[in-house]
Amino acid sequence: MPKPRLTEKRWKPEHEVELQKKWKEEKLYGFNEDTEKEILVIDNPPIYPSGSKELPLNPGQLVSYNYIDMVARTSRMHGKEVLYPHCFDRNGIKIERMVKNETGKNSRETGREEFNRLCEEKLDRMEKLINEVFYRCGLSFQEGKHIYRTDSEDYRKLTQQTFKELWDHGLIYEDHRPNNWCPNCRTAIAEAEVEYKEGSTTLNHIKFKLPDGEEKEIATTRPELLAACQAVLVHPDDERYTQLHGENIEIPIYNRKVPIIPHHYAEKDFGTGMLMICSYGDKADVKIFRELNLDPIEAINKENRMTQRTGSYEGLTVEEARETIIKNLKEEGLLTKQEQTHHRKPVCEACGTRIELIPMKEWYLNQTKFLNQIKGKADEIEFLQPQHKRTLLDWTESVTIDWAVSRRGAYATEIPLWYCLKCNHPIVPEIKRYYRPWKEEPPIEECPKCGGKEFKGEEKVFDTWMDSSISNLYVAGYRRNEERMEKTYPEKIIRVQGRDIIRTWLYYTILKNIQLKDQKAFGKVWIHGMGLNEKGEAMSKSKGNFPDPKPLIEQNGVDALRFYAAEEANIGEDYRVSEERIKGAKKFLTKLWNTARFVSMFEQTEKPSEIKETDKWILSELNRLIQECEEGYSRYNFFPVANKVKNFVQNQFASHYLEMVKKRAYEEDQSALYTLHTVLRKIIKLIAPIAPHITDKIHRELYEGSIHREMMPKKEKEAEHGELTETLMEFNHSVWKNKKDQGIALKEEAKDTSIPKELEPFKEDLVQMHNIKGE
RNA sequence: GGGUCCGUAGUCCAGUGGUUAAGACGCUACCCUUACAAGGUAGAGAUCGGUGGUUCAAAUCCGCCCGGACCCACCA
Repeated sequence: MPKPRLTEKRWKPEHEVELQKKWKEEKLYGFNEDTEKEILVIDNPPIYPSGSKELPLNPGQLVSYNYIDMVARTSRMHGKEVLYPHCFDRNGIKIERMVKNETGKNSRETGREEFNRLCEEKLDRMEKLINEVFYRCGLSFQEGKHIYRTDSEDYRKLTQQTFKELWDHGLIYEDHRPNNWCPNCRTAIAEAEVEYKEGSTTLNHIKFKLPDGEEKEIATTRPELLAACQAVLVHPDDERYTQLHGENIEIPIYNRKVPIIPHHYAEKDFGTGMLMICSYGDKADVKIFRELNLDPIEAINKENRMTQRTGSYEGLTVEEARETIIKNLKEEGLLTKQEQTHHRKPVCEACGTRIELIPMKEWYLNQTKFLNQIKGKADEIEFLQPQHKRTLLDWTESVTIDWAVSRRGAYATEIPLWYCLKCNHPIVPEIKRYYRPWKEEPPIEECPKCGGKEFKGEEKVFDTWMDSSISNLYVAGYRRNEERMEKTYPEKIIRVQGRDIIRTWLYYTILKNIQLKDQKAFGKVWIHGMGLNEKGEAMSKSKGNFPDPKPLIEQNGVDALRFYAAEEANIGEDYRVSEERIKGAKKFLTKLWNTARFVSMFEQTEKPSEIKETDKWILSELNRLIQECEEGYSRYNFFPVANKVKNFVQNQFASHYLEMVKKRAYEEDQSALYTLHTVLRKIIKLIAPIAPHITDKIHRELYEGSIHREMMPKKEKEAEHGELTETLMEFNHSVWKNKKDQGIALKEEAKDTSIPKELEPFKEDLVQMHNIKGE
């Protein structure tokens, strides 16, 4: 009995860490800029270092980054030079809020300089925690000069440079208009950052007075906005109010008259059929103010308090004002009814605070002009999961207003802009380096408009999507490495991301690339589904409804997690993270290990001149498997690969072929030894992108060097006997079942057994395997 | 209200017109058989959401209904 070269009886996840060390020493995953090979740039999502000390990542995120690593490894094994930078998104209000919660102070209290320093420290700490987990996964991204952080001077400079380009194209303008304002984060936020919470609220019926003294009831959920009411709408066909069209009606408390206007927006069946339009109760108000050209009255300020326009309510918070005004209306008999109604209130995605629509000056990027072009470019980009293109198109269709790109944050890329102190003219200088206008001298001599010599720096910063929407350009080398840009942009770039950020990251990137380069942003888009928890709910950091991913890896190994992720669902579909099923994947890895262990007992041989029939059969099955894997890998879909390889290893190679070939193998039949090693070697390559540790361990122990320098096996010319698989497996099962029914051991003689005619070629091996006499 | 997708065993997930519906997890029984008991062998478990139609033939195509997920709009 020969000794196996793989001595351990099981695959041990501890080997993963040793291998990762080797990979690092051998610099396996570098990027060679001067390569002759085809380059693939992986525009992968810079991770945002949020979460908590205990749980910097949820299991779904961890799977996402492992999926992306599979894309990189697959491409390398297809002979590509892969640029796959490790990257962090480190700008914006999320980190500011974390610092505020920890220190209890905001940037005005600590000073902006100090606050930014605290943000940076916090980010560095979070980054370390994330890296601990990433390194334990053995992700094959590049660090060193290829790592990037969106808050680095280099990256922020590019954000500012591209802003300058947009400015020069005339796409940036300042406007005073209602914005989604988060009173807690103290900044305007984009439409995509607004979430809606279901709930019930009180609908108050309030008496308004007609000129003839008659009273009409109007229902509202926002009575504190009475002071900002500028019109009352009724449906044009509502017969109750036809004679009132064009009349004036008097607002209670303020005794101010506003017109009654017929408008389709008013529904006959809701409330009393009469509705008051205020600046601004909701998005519909904004639309109608614009449509009817009404004069807005500012009732709520940025501190979430009532303004002097609300009279005696000045200084109260919105909630206090609502309570007080309801009390006052009751006292005066003007409140006739209160009922509960269902609605959704808009809240800040980052902190959950109710947002208000407050008019303010912000910088806008024209996006509405480009919506048709976005759809056009989307058609040029190959969506590897076509089902997700719909989400992008639907979102594009729903965009109605331009993108407010300025924010009132502290830790973010500064808007590189100065105002002339004399004439207030805004100036964006040539971007020669990264500028911080709130603390730096302007790189400007004099105002081009009035010749003024003194300037004031802009204090506002950019929405973080302004940074991340140029990630593909940054990585491809825009304005930094024109040669790489030339070679890769846009066709050789693949965008990899989750379906949760289609409306933001994907949409904004496509928009910016049209505006800056009039190009599609990348050749391909690859979108994965979301990891759900065991109940099927989306995992969210704010809810904390997920398990800690670290023990999952420690106990099962990252290869088990990855194999699980690959075999669980087609790329693009959501999947439930299940510990039980990860353990199942680990069992398969053990099976693979032991299969390799068996093969490792035998010497490798040259290809003999004659291959025996049974060996031809398994080689033909292997060929079929390779082809099926090729189909999966061509779309970076690991699902068919994992499932087909697992099925082949467990249900064909191990259960049938190994049993059939054992006798010949022990006798050192050259055809058997050659086939055993050929099949093993190819199947570990087939799943090397999915399970990079165990396959590399086997490869290093049995063959030469790392598997991660090898190419993916290619299909060879048709081998024989593929059509006999079913018959062969059925025959074996029937013999096993007979022996079991007769209560005899598998090695006992199989009596009354005859080999079917089609299986004649395998006769000798079958006779040995089942111990068939008299054949 | 408009749209997209989905519904296959206790669970997950293949199968897009053609014998008996694939596989995995879990479950049951037997077996330490010399690669593997974190294993092997055998087995139970599905009227393919319901219903009507097209067809020689439907899990698969079409209509309607039920259930679920997501997106958009609306929510005075």
